[in-house]
Amino acid sequence: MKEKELRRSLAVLPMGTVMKLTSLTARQIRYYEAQGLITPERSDGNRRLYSLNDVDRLLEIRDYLADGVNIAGIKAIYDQQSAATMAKQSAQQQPLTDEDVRRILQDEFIRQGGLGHPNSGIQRPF
Amino acid sequence: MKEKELRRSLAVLPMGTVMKLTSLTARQIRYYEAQGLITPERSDGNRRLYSLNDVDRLLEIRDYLADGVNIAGIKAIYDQQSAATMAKQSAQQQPLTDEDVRRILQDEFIRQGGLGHPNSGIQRPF
DNA sequence: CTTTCATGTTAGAAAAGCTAACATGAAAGC
DNA sequence: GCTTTCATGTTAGCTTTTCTAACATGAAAG
Repeated sequence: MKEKELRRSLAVLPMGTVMKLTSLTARQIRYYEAQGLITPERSDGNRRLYSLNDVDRLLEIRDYLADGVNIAGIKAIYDQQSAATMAKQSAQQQPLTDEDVRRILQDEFIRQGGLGHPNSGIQRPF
Repeated sequence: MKEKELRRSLAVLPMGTVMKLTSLTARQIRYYEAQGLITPERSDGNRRLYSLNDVDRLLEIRDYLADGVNIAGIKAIYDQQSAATMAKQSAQQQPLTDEDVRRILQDEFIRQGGLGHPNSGIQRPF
């Protein structure tokens, strides 16, 4: 499933294509970017390049606006989502077991404690 | 799975993107088109638009050429493939059972024979 | 040595995209 | 009512990208 993700996040679509795919105007798309709702990549020549994920997000934005949500509201939603994602990532990164933690701290102590005289490998009982 | 196919055959990628995705030059890509190996769509303004399927085919072409197959050879391969596909499609369309065939022929005869001298529905033993 | 093949290179034109600025209709707030 | 704000339209001038067409070329084939 990694390849699909990769393809969906490949920034390869130019403005014109995205306009057609979303039925938004260039003005709208650039405005949403200016408001921080999307961040397309840029080509060497400074042209915007969008991914399929970007297109999906633009469609979402379109729907939110059609539902009367204003841009500040949409931004709030996305900020919240990314905060949640961050938290999840931290959580995922934290599948450090207690054992892992102990090992890491131990390493840390060994490296530190090793100042003038390699401290003979004293093992603190963490 | 229809959506995936649709996306893969959506012609949305401009030349520059395809160049990067395939590491081919514009000259090469246009030449392969001139030789009938690919047929990208065109934008209103006459710019070529490629799909992900096109990109895959270009990568195949690149590999064939690297393996010493010349363009005529590649074309032969693709012609053969599409012939095979055609045949398969016909075959798929042909899940007409003998019974179907008989019914169709019968209808045909009835419609035809049905005027001056209704041939009384004679059934030829096909 | 002459063709053929696959590709490079160049020139001139047109399309597409960029930024920046000003314009505007509808809502919101006073 | 009048004034802001929001989301979008419009325009202008400029740069990048792509297009076609033509000529150039190295390697292989004959």
